[in-house]
Amino acid sequence: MPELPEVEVTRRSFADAIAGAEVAQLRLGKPLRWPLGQAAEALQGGRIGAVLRRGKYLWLPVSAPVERGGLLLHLGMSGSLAFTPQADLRGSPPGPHDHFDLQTDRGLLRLTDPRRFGAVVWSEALDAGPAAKLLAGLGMEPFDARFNGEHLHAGLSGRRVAIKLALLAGDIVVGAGNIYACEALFIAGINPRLAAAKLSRPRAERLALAVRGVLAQAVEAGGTTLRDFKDAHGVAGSFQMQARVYGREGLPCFDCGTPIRRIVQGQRSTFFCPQCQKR
DNA sequence: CTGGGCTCCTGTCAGC
DNA sequence: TGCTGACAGGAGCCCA
Repeated sequence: MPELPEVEVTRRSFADAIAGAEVAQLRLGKPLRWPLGQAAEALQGGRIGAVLRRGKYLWLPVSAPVERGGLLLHLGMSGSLAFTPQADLRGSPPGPHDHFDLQTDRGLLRLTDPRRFGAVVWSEALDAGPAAKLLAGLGMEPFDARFNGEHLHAGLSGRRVAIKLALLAGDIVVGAGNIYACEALFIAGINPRLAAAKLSRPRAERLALAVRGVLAQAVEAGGTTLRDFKDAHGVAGSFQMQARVYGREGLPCFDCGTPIRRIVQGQRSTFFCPQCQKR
């Protein structure tokens, strides 16, 4: 589910409400992708700081009386966070897909994740321990001022994979998942099957703008809600209304009327306009 | 080192 | 109505 816009929308929707909250209790459901680690004691009585995002990860710093560290969260394919002010575990018993609950004095933070591809991992710091390891291979933030055509072009050079897959890999620029990679390529008029290294410098410039632009637009729209994405207050996104190609197989291209095609790349669906994205 | 394919898990939906 | 297979927003890992 969640690509960068959904994660950022989630972050913004609860960061202020949870900042300064004191941890009271931790509850775990079924195992997630990775084990939590030694969080339980460190969290006891800890205070939550400013929530950060890196790629599709969230970082909840916790300053504990004894130790200091934080929780690195990933929503996987089907995860979402809910923060309910004033709520507690007694009043809101966990459902079958609620696999992580953080009870604080300000309310209840809950991760719901039916497929359990998501994760919550305790780390002593963002740039040390498990968090550092998980974030090590991530590319540049799309909203970083240094992210531009030059950076993208340099990252793509020497790569024979299809440009769509190079974007998805997230080691050049983070944040574009299956929906936004398709959308950005459409906006830039680039064929998703083009070999990454074959993208000219001027076209890389256009693609960089498209990636940044579409992600910003999606954040603005509250993210994409295909099925179940909600921000931490239960508000759905609306970017799906603005999608130009994703999920539109067989429907006419908004620009030229040609039916949108669906192909499979790396076991994932790619949607594109065979006319507007010829090369 | 790169690239391709598989895998984790559960839910939903189309087709028979 | 019930079963089966395809597919779903991610990304680490293994192998050639």
